[in-house]
Formats: sequence, C-alpha cells, structure tokens
Amino acid sequence: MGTSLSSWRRQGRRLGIAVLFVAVGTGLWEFQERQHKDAYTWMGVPTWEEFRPTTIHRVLRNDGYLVGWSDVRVNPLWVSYQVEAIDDSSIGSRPNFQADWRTLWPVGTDSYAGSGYDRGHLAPNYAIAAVHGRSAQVDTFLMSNMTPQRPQLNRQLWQRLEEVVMDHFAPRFDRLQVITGPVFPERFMDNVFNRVGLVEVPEAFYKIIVAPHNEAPLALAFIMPQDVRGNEPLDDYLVTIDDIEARTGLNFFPELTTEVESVLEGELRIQGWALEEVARRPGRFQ
DNA sequence: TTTATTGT
Repeated sequence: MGTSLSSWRRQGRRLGIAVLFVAVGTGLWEFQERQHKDAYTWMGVPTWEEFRPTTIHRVLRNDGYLVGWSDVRVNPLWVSYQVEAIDDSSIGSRPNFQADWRTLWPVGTDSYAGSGYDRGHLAPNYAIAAVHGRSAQVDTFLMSNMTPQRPQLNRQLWQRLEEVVMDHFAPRFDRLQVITGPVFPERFMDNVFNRVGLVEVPEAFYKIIVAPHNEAPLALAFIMPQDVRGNEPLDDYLVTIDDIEARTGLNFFPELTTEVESVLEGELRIQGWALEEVARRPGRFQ
C-alpha cells in the first residue's frame, strides 16, 4: 500500500514537532503579553461587568500605555499607564495627530474640525513623554487616544488635574497607576446621534490614580463633566471608584481581593494626597 | 507652551 507504517511514523513525528513549535511559540507570546500588561496595569486589565454592546472592547497596545477600544462608541473606554517622578521636565515638541488603522471605523485627524470639541488626549502627551520617551509620546497622538472634550475642560480643569498628577502626586509616591476614560449617558439611545463624525460625545470623564506601593494602596478618583468653567477646585469632583464602575459598566483592578477592593473602591479617602494644597492651583493656559 | 483650534 502507498502509506506504509514508516510513512505514518514520519508524519506523526512532523506533527509532533509542529505541535511543539506552536506550544512554545504560544507560551512565549503569552509571556511577552503578560509582561507588557504588567508594565502598564496594576491588579489586572479593566474588564466589563456584564456583556453589553456598549462595554465590549478590545485592547490596543501602544508604547507607554494600553487602550480599551470600543468600535460601538468609536471611543477609547479606558487608557491605562504608569508614571513616576522625573528629574528632567523637558520633552520633545508636540508630534502630529495621526489616524490609527487598528480601529474599525476611520477617525481622521480632521474628524473634529469645526465641531466645537477639542481632540482631548486620554493618555496625556506630557506625562507619557516625560516618563516613557519619544516613541511613546508619538503614540499618544493616535486618534484612538482622543475623545471629544469641550475646550474649557481640556485646556483648563482637565489640564490642571494632569499637571497635579505629575508635579504633585508623582513626587509623593514611588510610582502611580492611572486609568482614565469617558463617561456616557446611562441610556445608549439617548446619546446615539450625539457624535463628532463617527465618534460618540461623552458627557464626562473619569480619572483613577492609585499609589500601589504601600501594603494598603491609596486611590483617588474623579469624574469631571464636559460643561465646566475650568477654574473650579479639583476636589469638587472627587468620587469613589465604585461610582465610576456604576457609570461606565467597567470593572477596574479585577485581581484585587474583595477585602482590599471594598475599602479602595468603595470609600472616599483623601488622606495622604495633600490634594487641598493644589486643588485651586490655576491653569497654565487662558 | 505639561491644552488646543482657527485662520493666515
């Protein structure tokens, strides 16, 4: 017969070698993936609480930060990155905005033109550039890192918060984990046509800052609405992480034990941050 | 310019 016993053996060996290669390759890939996520997240990548079209997303990897991208909202639902105190505050010049072809829908650099909304960074230019370098800085100008923000928020209140993270919080702790993203109205259909091009317009934005180095980690969380003057005290917008989870349908830090989680996410504790020292610090821009 | 658009 054409298929002799030795030929079967040969094919079996080949198959075995192929399986071995796939197994080793997959293992290496998962190892790399895990290392990458460990560098940019703390206590796990954000997940959705329940399976809904508006909370489903996929993770885009960038230099310096991760994005949870939603093709339904045409928005990042979260970005995750870490910062530390830096000695040299100089960074490279602002790169150009650029389209991200990993997104299902085309969002061009001119998509926001004439809309009255800014292309607001979620992972900020300055912090990422200062901590993670030039190629990470370039990545923050991907349109998949943008979401429509009113100028008074983006250039005033939100900028003040980002400045406080790097200039006040980071020097107080070894390292900070930051997760930030948009908040949408509760009912999807109420906002479904409120879009800049294809991009749904959020009603507010959240930012979670964790100092994980302690045995008892500290967290501070904010929700800031689109409609602000810009000179409000930052502490007017303090919330709990549970509040943000309720508004977004996401689950942050899924690997926390339930005991730590109930304190860190359920209680509003501002001790240790000295927020009152900087809550009224004026913005850089007018 | 640690934000960004508009208009030249």
